[in-house]
Amino acid sequence: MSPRSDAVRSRERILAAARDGRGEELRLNEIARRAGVGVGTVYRHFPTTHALTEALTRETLERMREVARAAREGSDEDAFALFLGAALDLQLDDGGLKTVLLSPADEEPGVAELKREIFAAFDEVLDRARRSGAVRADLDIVQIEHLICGIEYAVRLGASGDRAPFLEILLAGIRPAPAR
Amino acid sequence: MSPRSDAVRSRERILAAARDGRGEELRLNEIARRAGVGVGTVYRHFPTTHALTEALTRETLERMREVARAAREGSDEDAFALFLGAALDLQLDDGGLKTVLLSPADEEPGVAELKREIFAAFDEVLDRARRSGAVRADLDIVQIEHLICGIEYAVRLGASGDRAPFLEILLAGIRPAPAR
DNA sequence: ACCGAAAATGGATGAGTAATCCGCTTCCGG
DNA sequence: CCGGAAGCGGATTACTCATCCATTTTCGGT
Repeated sequence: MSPRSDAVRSRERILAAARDGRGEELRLNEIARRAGVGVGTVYRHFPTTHALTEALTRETLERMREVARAAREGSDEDAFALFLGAALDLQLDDGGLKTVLLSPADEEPGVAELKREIFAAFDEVLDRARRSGAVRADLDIVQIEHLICGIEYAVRLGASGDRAPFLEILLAGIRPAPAR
Repeated sequence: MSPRSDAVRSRERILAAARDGRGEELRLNEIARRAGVGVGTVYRHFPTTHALTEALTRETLERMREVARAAREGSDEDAFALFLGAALDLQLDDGGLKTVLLSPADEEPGVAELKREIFAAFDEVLDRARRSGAVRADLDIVQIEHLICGIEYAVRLGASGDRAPFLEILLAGIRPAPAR
């Protein structure tokens, strides 16, 4: 049974209102007011704040999947570095992405699949990078993701938002120590 | 004029209660209840949450000053690396330290001086590290502090709390790129 | 020892937010 | 066009932050 038309309308209004206030914290009351619906309606569509975050982040997740696929399929030497840069940019762009990637919740339909695909491709690219000597052997995909989040955090602390030096530092840092 | 005895007692009770709940978020009502004083008293002593955080962090700040002094005075080759490791440990140990170090507020008496001393010594140690080729020339003390915060964030994301690999990554990352 | 002013106290209060619950409304297939 | 399921709204409960001020406590001066 397809969803009722008013439900679809409400959902879209809520998402639009939430997107308006991007950057600010998600305040459900405020979003309901801006969307012109009751608070109850917001909770009906998104039982938790996390569910709403996932819905807001879906587009970014899809972009990340594309980037990950391209990195896996391509034969670029620097695929891993490029992917890391892209991932950092996406996370800086969409403050909710980090939460969605790290949380095991996956409440919105399809999000779990998206994440699985992203991490699978990521893992493959990481594996190649490890073998080519661009990344230390003792780092797994989870630690790398945590590091990206840490660098995202550091970039946000700076007023300039200049990610370049911090990305360089991350890439240089995760390279295996040169033998001496 | 020295402070009234009841004021001293209240202050100490509040700090003790706040320390009890270390780790949890600072909830003023809860702290007041546990301290056996009224909420109003808490606000009288600590007008903002930040002031309370500073008071709670003073001891850690003093330890950091000692570490920074030692790093400046010593002639150790690795003074900078050691200091960075110590700073990371202190930040991991005291969740409020980051906030106090980064905020320009300095509401509690003496905190501004402590911070000035810490950063002055830190800056000197960093300068030596730069000249000895252990650190890229384009990084200033603020960026380094932001990086430490980012690494702290990354370590906290991990369940293990194992800081070692992340500290290595930070140290390796901020080294100048080897000429090729 | 006492007193009065100043300092400190405590908790009632107002304002803001999260989340639930349920009577009413809207939708849509038969 | 009708009945019941799905959806809706917002009143409500519960919680926290932060302020304000009548009352209590302290303490230096007498």
